Amino acid sequence: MAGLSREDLASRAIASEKYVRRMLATHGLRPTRQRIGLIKLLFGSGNRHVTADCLAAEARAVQMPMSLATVYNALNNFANVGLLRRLEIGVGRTVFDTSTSDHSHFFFEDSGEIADIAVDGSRLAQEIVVPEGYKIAKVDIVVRLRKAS
Amino acid sequence: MAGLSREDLASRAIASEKYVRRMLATHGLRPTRQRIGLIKLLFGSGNRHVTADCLAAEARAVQMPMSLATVYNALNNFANVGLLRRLEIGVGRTVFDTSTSDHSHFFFEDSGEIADIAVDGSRLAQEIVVPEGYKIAKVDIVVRLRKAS
DNA sequence: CTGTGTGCAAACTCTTTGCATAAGT
DNA sequence: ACTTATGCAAAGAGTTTGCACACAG
Repeated sequence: MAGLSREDLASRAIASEKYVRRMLATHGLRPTRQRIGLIKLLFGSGNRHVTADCLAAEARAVQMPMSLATVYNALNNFANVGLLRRLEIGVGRTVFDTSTSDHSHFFFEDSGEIADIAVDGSRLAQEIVVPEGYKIAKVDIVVRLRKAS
Repeated sequence: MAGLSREDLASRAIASEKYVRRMLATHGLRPTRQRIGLIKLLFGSGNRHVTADCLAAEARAVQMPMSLATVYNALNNFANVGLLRRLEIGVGRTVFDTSTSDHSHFFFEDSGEIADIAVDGSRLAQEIVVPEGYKIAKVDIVVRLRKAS
């Protein structure tokens, strides 16, 4: 892959518009003002788990208001090209993870928060007998946590 | 637990209204006509994965039409008392599993179908370091399958 | 009787879409 | 210029809720 990877950017503390633009170009996405702003928010501070709604609120907070539909479009675009990972946590709304590496998640039932776990699904995948004609696309593991009584 | 368990009923090929009524009573639910009908549909034929929508369609098919809202209420009630397991698969709609035992799921991305896998999450759970003050409520593992190319 | 469940429709939340306008190359 | 993205509002899907009526204990 030519250009800068997502990890490179994240580790660089980002912010430089130049890198963001190249990151988008690398994935075949036009560097629009909105996308650039969102990428900065998403990758500017370590791994994150965001919804369209909360990301739009953040954008508003930094004086970069944009349509909620645009945020949805952008997040879907980013996920489709591999910049983000769509999480299937089963809360009502779609959550996007800025870390695309193979890892699992804690889901805190009391607060609704999500956190990464190092445990990956690939090891587990090896012991599974896959049905004829299919291959494993992804293994999602969610550890749901409840307050200890 | 006094009375008949869900497994007992399922293995008995069910249908007897007497058992269904006791099953509901055991879990503190009134045996209304609608609930009885739904239980028969749900547990009358092996393990199943249903949505409110498809279950309502089945009820209609057997001349037991009822409001979709009632089906939603019933499914939620059943899940809350432990008769069903709510699956967090992340497709747009909520899926209920008639098997409440610890097991995982295949999700066929082409057809949207769901199938059980014997692999359980409890073993995996043992190697996870749980955050202070929390305990594991459930471990959901979904193996997403794609047509092999 | 008393309380709970049902049915219906309306409300609600999250997400996508259509179309005119704006912006990127 | 030509193409693709944005913004807005409307449409959509899935689910829940409020209230009058029906039914179970």
